[in-house]
Amino acid sequence: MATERTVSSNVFDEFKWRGLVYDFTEGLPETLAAEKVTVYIGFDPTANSLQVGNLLALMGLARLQRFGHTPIAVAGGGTGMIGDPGGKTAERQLLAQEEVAANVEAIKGQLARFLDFDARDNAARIVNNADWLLKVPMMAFLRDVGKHFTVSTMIAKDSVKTRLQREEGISYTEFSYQLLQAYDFQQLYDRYGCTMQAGGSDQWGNITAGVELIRRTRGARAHGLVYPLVTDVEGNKLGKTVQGTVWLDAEKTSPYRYYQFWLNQGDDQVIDLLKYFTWLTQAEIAELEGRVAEHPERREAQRTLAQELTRLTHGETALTKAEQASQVLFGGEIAGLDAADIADIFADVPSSEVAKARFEGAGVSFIDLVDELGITRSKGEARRLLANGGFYVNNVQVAESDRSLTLADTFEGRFIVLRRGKKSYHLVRLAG
RNA sequence: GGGCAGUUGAUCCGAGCGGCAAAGGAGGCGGACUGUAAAUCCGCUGGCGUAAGCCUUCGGGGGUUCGAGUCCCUCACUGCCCA
Repeated sequence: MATERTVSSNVFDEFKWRGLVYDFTEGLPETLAAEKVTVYIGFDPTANSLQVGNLLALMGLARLQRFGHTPIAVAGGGTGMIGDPGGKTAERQLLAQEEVAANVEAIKGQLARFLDFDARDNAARIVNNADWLLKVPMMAFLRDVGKHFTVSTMIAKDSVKTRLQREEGISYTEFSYQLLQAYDFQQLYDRYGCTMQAGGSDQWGNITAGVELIRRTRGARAHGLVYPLVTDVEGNKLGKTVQGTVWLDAEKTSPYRYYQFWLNQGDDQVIDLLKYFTWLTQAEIAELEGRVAEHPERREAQRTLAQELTRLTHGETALTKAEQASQVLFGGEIAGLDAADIADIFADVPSSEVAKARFEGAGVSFIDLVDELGITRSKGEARRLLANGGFYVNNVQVAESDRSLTLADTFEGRFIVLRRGKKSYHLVRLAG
């Protein structure tokens, strides 16, 4: 866990300063200042890992916990099931339940890096809404929950309204989603005294539905807080890149890629991201803001962001390795390294095995090999790229069109590092 | 059911007198410049071939022609208008 660095005396002010407050229910600031609340966020257990898109809500929970409030992470094991009703047998449904359970388990490990599950007074907890949603009888649900909602308010919610305007419309199942989420909130209130729900701004309608349900059925006042939607310059959700989703699981997104993802954030966004996602104080961030303004080319803010988040998500060792790899992959000079370094640094780069014998004597034609390994789509493309100076062997640009690769190009007879363009690497492993 | 418009390079838009490997743009990929950025500039963007050249592409099928993306017939799908 990171060290105690928070300075604001009041969580709400802290959230406000960090730009995390998009909307909130009336009286929330006062409640947060006056008492310790139990707060929850929901997440989808459809994968065995969280992703960058979950990080904002997660850090929000972590901040609340640090201020003494009690966090609950709710896996949508039940709501997830109705999200995809198409063509599944009962048997597979059961399997899906096991999968969800496995996913929840995997995710819990990740949550532990952010939330404290062992705190004395306000330990975090993770629950699965399938625990109650799968058991609730239809009649009881309609009577006890459905009764408190009018269809006119339900169709007035943004999420529903936009769908109704489209041609495809909305299924009854999905239309019911807000009731289920409201019911979740009520259940968490009953079971854990949970009186606050946080989430992305798109959750606002669902959250207030829960607040309303608790007020009507329990006569209690519950609260909601929603964060702004974080997007990149192109308006895409943060963490959805061309190469795919950025995951928190090292197996799905290597620490190196994770580090690079944050390092590559733009100047105009990096300060906001530091506020959203790190534990850095106001003073520290202000300092970095000044540095970005004066020397943007140094990218100190980006580097700090990448370091903080890689450390938080993957730990100190992984961070060190990611930084090392970054230096080599972008610094250029790799001639001095030994095979062990190469193996380590290029661990997450695509690689292929090629028989060592082929490199003996005159060696193998560069064009042929590159085509064979699928680095280019055709030999013609390979030739064009080479002519344009787009190929590198061990980070040295290939100049001759008839270049061949021999044992002299290898690291200890074990590896050759091919590179296409600026940063697309391919490791050749010699075998046999 | 009737009428009109359309379907183009295995991403998207989009030109295309019967001689076309097929204009242009976006995107993508390289290079230069840079801060692993943005902007800008240059090159590439069907396959095989060092090359001459050969092969394969314009919704499907059939036809006319020395030769068809381009003309004719037919089928399919899409969009708009009339019932």
